[in-house]
Amino acid sequence: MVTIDIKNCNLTQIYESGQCFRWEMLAQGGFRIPHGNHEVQVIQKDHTFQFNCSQQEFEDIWSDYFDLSTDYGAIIGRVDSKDRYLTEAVRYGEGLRILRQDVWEIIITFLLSQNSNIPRIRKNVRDLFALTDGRVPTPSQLKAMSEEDLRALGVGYRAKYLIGAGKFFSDYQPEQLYTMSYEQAHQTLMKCPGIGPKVADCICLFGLHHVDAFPIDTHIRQILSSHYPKGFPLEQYRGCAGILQQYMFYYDLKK
DNA sequence: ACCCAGGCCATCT
DNA sequence: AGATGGCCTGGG
Repeated sequence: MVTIDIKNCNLTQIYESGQCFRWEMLAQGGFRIPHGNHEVQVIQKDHTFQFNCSQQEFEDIWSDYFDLSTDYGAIIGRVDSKDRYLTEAVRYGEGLRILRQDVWEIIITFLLSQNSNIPRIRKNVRDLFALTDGRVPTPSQLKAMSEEDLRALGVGYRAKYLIGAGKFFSDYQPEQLYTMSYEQAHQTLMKCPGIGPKVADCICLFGLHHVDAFPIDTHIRQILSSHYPKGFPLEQYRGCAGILQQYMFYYDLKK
């Protein structure tokens, strides 16, 4: 068991924020948190967290997963106080963090996310992973699945994208993406069936931690048109724009 | 009933 | 290059 204080970390906010779809809320407000084929249970009381794992595992895996080396308070502090909307958004979601998730897991889950909603994505991911005994299906396992079997899970037309991604990443190791720049990774991801500009940006932000990736979905598009008609000031927020996007997305989602 | 949800792709002009 | 419609499914 590891007990630790963490600032700017609210498990419920992260759970709701639509960046991870395999977390499960437990009784007493704890969470079961899968990451690749690892898993931990965490309980939060204010700023104090209990991880039911060894100190060694915490340092090897979970400290990095929760991006504990990044000061989110400093990012919030960068927000222009004259920007009322953004100031309110970061205040509202002050417990959000961008998790450092496994890129292949993120590819699968964000392929399923398109034209969908959070409860349905969770169900699709759970049902898909159940086919491989709760583990993350490997590219070759996905490649070998039939479109019919996948459609039976209710993933609809995304079934062929999953198979296509399995094929694509059987030849092309997902881990290679970690060595690339944001632009390179985005360009490469777009070559995979079912990955367009928006999903590629989500994978860059949530799977590769390229914090300048700025995914524009229907919510963000709406926010930009009403609050930033001239576009979001990406240059001003270089190095954290994607993180600010997450605060705006969450604020809009909960309103 | 109808529309939309964290879009992508094929098929046009 | 840019615009349009189709696509699976579930919930409001």
